[in-house]
Amino acid sequence: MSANTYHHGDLRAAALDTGLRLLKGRDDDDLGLRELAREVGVSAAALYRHFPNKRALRTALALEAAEALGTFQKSASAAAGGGSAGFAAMGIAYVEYAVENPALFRLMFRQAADIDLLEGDITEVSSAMRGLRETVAGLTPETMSDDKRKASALRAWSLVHGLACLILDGQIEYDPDLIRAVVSTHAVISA
Amino acid sequence: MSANTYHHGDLRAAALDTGLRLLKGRDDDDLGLRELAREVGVSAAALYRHFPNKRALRTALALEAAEALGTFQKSASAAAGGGSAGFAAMGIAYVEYAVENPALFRLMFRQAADIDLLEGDITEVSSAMRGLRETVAGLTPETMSDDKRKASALRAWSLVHGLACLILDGQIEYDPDLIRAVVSTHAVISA
DNA sequence: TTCATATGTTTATGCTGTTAACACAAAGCT
DNA sequence: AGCTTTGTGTTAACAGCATAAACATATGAA
Repeated sequence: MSANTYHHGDLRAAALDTGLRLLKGRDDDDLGLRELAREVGVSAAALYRHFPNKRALRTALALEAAEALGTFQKSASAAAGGGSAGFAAMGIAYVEYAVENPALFRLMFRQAADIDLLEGDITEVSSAMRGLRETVAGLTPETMSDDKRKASALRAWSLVHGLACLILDGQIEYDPDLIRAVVSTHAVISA
Repeated sequence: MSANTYHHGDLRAAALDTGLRLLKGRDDDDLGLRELAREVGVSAAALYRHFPNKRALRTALALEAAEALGTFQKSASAAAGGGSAGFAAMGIAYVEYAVENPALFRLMFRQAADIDLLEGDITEVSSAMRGLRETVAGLTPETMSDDKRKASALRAWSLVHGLACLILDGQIEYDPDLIRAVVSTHAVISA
């Protein structure tokens, strides 16, 4: 627990914090173990005491990013007053998060399969990904048939995800007004 | 031109062919220079006579993938008889291509910015990406305002792109019927 | 034929993730 | 207290990577 000693204290947390910090100002989600270790001030091999390999480290970072996205979306929805407006706000927030954290957004979905595996194991790991899916599904009107509700939920998620990906890959420019127009129109239609 | 000699004949074409072949059966778009060279039967450094670096090779492969996607979509649209049905068919084909060629689809969008740069330089390089954008834009009704047309085109593209990405990242299962339902409903709405 | 050029090869450099062997500190046991 | 076990750091090594430099060979033009 003493500072400045041979042992670090909580290297796992420090590695995740530093990793998130490094990734925040970055476009690509590539993060080197040695680079991260250098930044934390520790040898690269030390990270292997806390993560079995690079993939696991990336997955841990992705999980944190997913939770950050989840809370960002929830607060956006709440700020809009919930309901249909809140639903649209969640979609807009999804794209905003991606634009502001490209590397984290990319990392999150590149490791998404691993995250799902983790959730199967550990009980009650807060799952932003699954939360998103359930939220989307829950906001469709109950008068619809199950198939239509499923399709509607999927359409909403796909829309904002596609927007985010296309923007990050430089295929379309980020125009908040355009995003708002696209997402809002969609929300009206699916209601 | 003789076989089995010191010189290869057309290494550039062979590298691209082999690269596409290797990527076709793969999920991740990571292709090593050495691995490719090994498969072609040539030293890794030989590739540098035809591509300045790995990135350029990837970009060339991505361009070929983009053209393949473009022709695949066009034939799907034609087979459906064009018009609104053809539009929906193009969207479905977009997702199908991604599912059948995950690595190529990923590579294509990861290098998309570089492809666009190329197109700016060389005149009349067939651009599947731009062609797609124009097709989507052209299929929206002309009675709409420009803003609404733009939003409508963007929504169509984002939708299929999001579907494709979510499927490739294991977030949703590939269900052709569901895709058809989502895309078809959308086409009706935007018409 | 001779020579330049295009296109191969081998070798070397500095990066990477990962492992093995070792060093130190803290916690538990007697 | 001392001894030992366990957790966590270190350095050194390995294989594989993209890339560059120096060298070799085959083709085409003079």
